[in-house]
Amino acid sequence: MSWHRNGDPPHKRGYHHGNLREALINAALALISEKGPAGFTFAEAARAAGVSPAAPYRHYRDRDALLADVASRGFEAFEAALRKAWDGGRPTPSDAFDRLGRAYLDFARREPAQFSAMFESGLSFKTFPELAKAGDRAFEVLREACAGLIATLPEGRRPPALMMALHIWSLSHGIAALFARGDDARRPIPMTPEDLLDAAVLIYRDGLRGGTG
Amino acid sequence: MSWHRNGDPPHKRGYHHGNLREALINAALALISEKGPAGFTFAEAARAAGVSPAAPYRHYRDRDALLADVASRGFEAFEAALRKAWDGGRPTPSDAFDRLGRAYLDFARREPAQFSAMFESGLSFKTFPELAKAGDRAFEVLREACAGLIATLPEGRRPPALMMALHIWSLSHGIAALFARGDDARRPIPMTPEDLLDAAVLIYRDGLRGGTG
DNA sequence: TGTACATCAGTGAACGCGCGTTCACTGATGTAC
DNA sequence: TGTACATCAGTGAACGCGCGTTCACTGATGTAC
Repeated sequence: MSWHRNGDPPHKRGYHHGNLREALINAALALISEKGPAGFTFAEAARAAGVSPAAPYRHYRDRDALLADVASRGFEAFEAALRKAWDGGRPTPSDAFDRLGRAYLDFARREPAQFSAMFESGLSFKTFPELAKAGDRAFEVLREACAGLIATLPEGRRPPALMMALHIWSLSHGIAALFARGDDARRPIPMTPEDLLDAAVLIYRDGLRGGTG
Repeated sequence: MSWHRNGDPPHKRGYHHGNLREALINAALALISEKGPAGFTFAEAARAAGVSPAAPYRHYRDRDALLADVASRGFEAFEAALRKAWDGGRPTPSDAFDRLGRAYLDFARREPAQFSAMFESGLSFKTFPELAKAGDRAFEVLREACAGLIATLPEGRRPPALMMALHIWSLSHGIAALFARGDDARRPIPMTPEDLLDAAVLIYRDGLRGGTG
């Protein structure tokens, strides 16, 4: 299988692939979709990209390096999706915040391969520090959104944005991981993940506003 | 390495192992701890248990069946830990509920191997329905606890126990998966996971009590 | 514009290795009588 | 209590397979002059 997009000119693929890095990433994503982050090998990715088993070594040190690149790019796409959903807090921080939560779940459902590469591949943040950084940049969007929402609260009732962001992230991530992922490990519940998250955020925000704390 | 506990009589291990099933499970747990759920093989587990590579086939159909058994037993231990923490809601549902949340995080930290076998092994609930059932039984504890807590709320302000249980589960699970797991995939945060969870549950419960909904 | 050369990005054959799995077997244990 | 037998739970050798990795190589591309 070749990963040149259909609309592209034939590229008359000769000795050089021309786009092997991207082809390997796409192959890895397809294989992860089928069998999970553990279920793909370097050799298999090479085969899927239509090159010899030695070719990937020109681009990646080993399988984990490829997986880490997949995860990094996943975080970048995730960040972009969250940023688009938040949209600077327009028209109101409250509306934008709701969109943000749904974008989280949407990503987990639509890109289960990237999602599990990002969160369940077991890659060490020590070995791949750029992975941690990419994750932090995605989290930063959530933090900004929380700060924007907090600014609408009365003074004296404003929680630390970091804490709130961690709460919302954990909640969204828990729902995504348990109920919204697009594979066989999803647990069935009698409501949509979106409704579940919306209800939780509503209650949480009520707690911030009117709490006894 | 033999998995007979130290205090046990030597067992004069001869031709028959006598306890191979448990030995394989312990070997699998140790290997998962080292390298994640993907990082162990049937052969390796046999070696760790000190038997020939053919021996495990007397007890498990294949590697996934062993992994599923590890996860099932993990859910049972998890259920027991949660039930002990809840303790029928004594002395008050509120106190018991706090203990319950901490027990969730505690389990993720103290038993990272079981935790990832349970939630991140990618086993299909279709292929291993008993796994889904074991998970449901653990969840049931959480649901009972929520029902107990909800009974203390004024009438007219009582949310569905199922919804609340799913909210608390998602929140706990998100915090456990992102911040409390005992391995290199943990993200550092400037507070303990326990404090983070306590604060979130406090705000959530305030939202239930005093909400505008 | 042409030519020489350096560099890049692939080939393909080869290797050792460990895994999964099967097989006929055998030692140990339990049970009927 | 002994004996015969069935069954259980292991052995160990063997196999084919695919993976990871290395190697000398070579076709394609870019660039200096």
